[in-house]
Amino acid sequence: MRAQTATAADETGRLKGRIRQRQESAMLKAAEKVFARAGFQGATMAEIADLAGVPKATLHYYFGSKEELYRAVLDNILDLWLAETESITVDADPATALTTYVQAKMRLSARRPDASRVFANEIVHGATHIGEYLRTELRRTVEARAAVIDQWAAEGRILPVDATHLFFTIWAATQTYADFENQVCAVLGKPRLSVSDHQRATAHVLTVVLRTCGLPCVSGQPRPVSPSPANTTH
Amino acid sequence: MRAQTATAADETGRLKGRIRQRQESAMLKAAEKVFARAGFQGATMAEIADLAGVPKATLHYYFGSKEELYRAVLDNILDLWLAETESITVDADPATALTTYVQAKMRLSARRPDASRVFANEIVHGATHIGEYLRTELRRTVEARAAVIDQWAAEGRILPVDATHLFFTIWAATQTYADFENQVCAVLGKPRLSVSDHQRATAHVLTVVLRTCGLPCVSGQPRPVSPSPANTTH
DNA sequence: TCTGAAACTGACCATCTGGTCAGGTTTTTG
DNA sequence: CAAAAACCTGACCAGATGGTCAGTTTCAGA
Repeated sequence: MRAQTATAADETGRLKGRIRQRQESAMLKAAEKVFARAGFQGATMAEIADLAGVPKATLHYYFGSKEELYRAVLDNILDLWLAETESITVDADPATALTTYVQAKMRLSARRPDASRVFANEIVHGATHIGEYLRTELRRTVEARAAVIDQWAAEGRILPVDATHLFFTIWAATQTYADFENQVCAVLGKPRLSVSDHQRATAHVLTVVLRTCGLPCVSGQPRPVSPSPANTTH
Repeated sequence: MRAQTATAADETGRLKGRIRQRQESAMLKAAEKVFARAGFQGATMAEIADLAGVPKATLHYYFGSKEELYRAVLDNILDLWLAETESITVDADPATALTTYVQAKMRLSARRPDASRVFANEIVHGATHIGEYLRTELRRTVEARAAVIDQWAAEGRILPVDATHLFFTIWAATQTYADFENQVCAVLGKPRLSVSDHQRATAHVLTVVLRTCGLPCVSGQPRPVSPSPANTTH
C-alpha cells in the first residue's frame, strides 16, 4: 500500500524513468496542495494539472484516476506520520524523548502543513482510504509507545498519565498549528505564522506535555516554575 | 450574519411560520450531517434533500443556494462556539473554572460531533466563510479570557502559561474527539466511542490542562458526559 | 542513425450537480 | 368562504468535471 518514491520502483520492480520520477513528484506536490485546500471532492483534476503545469490528460496518464492520485498523495504522507516515534524508548530519558517527539511533530506542522491538512481532511471525512492503516500500523505503533510511557510511570520517572490519550493530545496540540492555522492566525491577529510564532507554539506545547508528565523543561533555560519570557508578552 | 433560529425572525422581523420553522430545522440538521461527512464541495443538495426527506426543489425553496444553506449551518454552529467561556473570570477559582470549560467543550464534542466537523472542515479549507468571525468575535473573546488567565498567573494562583496558546491546546485536545473520532476509535480498537470512553478522555484532558497550570484535580471524579442522544438532537 | 517504447496532449464525451420555473396545493387571513 | 400568501415539486437546463483516446513527439538503447 505504501508509495515507493524512495526507491522509485514500480510494481514490476524496475526503476522508473527519470522523467517519470520528476514529473510524478511535481504532480504529487501540486495535488497535495490542492487536496489540502479543497478536500478530495472539492479538488479538481484540472486545477491540479494547472498547478503542476501540465495538461489534464497528462495527469491522467500518470495517475489513472483522481482516486489513484489521492491515494498516492496519502501514501506519501503516511510515511511521514509513523516516523518520529523512535525517540520514545524505555531506556531514553522521558523529558528528552518527549521533547524530541513534540519538536518533530511541530516541525512537521510547520514544514508540511498541507500534508497535515490532507490527512486531517481524510479522517474528518470518515478515513475511508486509510482506515486500514489506522487500525493496524498506527494502532500497533501507539500501543508499543504507550507501553513505554506506562513503564516510565510504573518506574516513577513520570507522573501517571493515560498514555494513549496523551498521544491524542500531542497530535491534536501540534497538528492544530497546521490544520487550524487559519484560526490561530485570526486569533493572533497575524496574516500567517512567523518562525517565532512557531517557536513560541513549540515552547508552549512542550510546557503542556512536560508538566503533564511532571517533568521539567529540558532544552533551553531550566525554568520549571519561574516566569518565562515566552509567556509574558501579549 | 448570525442565524436567528432562536427567535425565528426573518429579515423583516416577522415571525416565521410554524411550518417553515420545523422544515428549516430538519433541513439544517440533515445539511449539518452531510456537510460534516463530505465537506462543502463534496456535499450535494440532492443528498441533503434526501436525508431531510424532501425534494431537492424544496430545499432550494427554503435556502436559495447551497452557499446560503452552508452559511445557515455555519451560523447555527458558531453560536455554540462562543458560549461556554463565561466560567473563566478573574474572581473564579482557576481549577473550577478551567474544569467547567473543558467539560463543556468535551460535552460539545460528544453531543455535536458533526457541528465540530463542519467547523473543522471550514477552517482547514481556508475559513473563507467565517474568517471575519474568527478575526473579530472569536479574537476578542480569546483576548479577554487570556487576560484573565494572565491575571491568575500574575497573582500566583496558577503557573505561568501562554494563555492564548493554552486555548489553542484546549480546543485541539477536546475537538479531536469529534473531528478525529475515526482515528481515536481506530487506535483504541473500537467501532465508536462509548460514554465511558468519553469520560476517560475528559479526565485525561482535564489532567493535562490542570497539571499545565499547576493545579490539582478538583472534585476527584470529573463530571461525566451525560448520556448523549448521539448526533440526533438539535 | 534507426526503432520501439515511453511520454505527451488536444479534442471529445457521459455524467453529475446546482439551480430554475411554471404550475399545483395547502394554509392563513380579511 | 374567498382571496392572498405561503408552501411545494416534477421536469428541465447549463455548466463543470472526471475520464478517454487516437494521434504526435521525445527519448533511450542498439
